[in-house]
Amino acid sequence: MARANKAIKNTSSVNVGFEAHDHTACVQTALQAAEAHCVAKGLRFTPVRRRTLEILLQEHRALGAYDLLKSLSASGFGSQPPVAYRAIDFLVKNGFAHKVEKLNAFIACNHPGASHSPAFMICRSCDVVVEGMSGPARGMIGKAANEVGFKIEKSIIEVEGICGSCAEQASA
Amino acid sequence: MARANKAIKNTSSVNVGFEAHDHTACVQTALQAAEAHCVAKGLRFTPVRRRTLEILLQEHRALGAYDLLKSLSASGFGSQPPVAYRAIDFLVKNGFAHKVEKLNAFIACNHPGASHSPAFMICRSCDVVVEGMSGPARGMIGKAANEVGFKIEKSIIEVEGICGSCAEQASA
DNA sequence: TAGCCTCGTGTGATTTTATAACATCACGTT
DNA sequence: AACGTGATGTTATAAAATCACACGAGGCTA
Repeated sequence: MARANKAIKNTSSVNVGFEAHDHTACVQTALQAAEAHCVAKGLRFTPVRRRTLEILLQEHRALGAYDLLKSLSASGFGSQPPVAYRAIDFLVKNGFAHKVEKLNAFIACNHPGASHSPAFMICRSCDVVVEGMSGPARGMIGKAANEVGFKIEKSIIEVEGICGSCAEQASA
Repeated sequence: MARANKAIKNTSSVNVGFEAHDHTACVQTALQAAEAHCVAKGLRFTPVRRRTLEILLQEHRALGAYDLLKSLSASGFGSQPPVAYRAIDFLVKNGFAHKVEKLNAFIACNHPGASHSPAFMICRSCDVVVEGMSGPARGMIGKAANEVGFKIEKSIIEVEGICGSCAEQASA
């Protein structure tokens, strides 16, 4: 459980991210935005998929596939891994969520619509994950890639460290 | 097998990296360097650990833990997962190898001794992984981290795309 | 409306990746 | 020789991900 639980340690829905923030509104907004996007693109925003995104948005932190599965099955959907993985695949493929490789976990996208190149900050103390943006031109690595003729299609940028709150607590 | 095999697809030891290169020498050099480093730091460069690094260096590509385990057990060491994972942990902790998160695989370090912040380019066609360097001050994300008071301790930078050789072949 | 196709869902089974827990052994110290 | 520490080996189990197959809901076409 160790690793998975790290991902779900935070059970409060408040004070998520590195600062407190009102939540209910943004969940609805994000869901509606996703719905609109799907309609526009002819994608099927089915109940499982919708609910999966909703869970991720509500939790506002990285959830393992099996954590999601548990919630989904509690919501009346199937209880086998593919149920979760398929919904996740859909969300990730369409930019509504991202995989945090370092945690083997998934998180709702914070910048829906924006051209995507997420960058995550992962606090090793409280496991909060914050998505920042990253331009398409990754500095050093972009240059290095150019030199060897490597064409970057997708980038994974995740930094691990300690967030402001945890640092404060530690020094207090 | 699929994912694991991707990591070991390339069975030739030649033409590794994005360009051909003489190999036997660098394996020996790297092993000696590691040995020296361990002596200096009072670390125990035991047979399993040495052999594990040797395998990674020889293969010169990302290997899954179970691929390593197979080689290790073929070399007369234990055949259970912890054997591989412990050796890997040691190598990673001491900078002799890195984990490629995207592949759940491990690769010998290309810049031993250098202050570490690896960045990988992963070819999705031939699965070759090349380690580049990355300064400690990650451009955009570094700035974003500063703004929210996040202290970066470790960074994971992996870009996926298509390498020069594969691009050529595709257009040929 | 029936037949067909495609895509999504549900389930059982399995594979792949990673840890836990515990016994033993090698080495250095006292 | 007694002890502590850390490395190794083994059994067992957990966690993450995929395969394979059956069924069903919706569109399309005839």
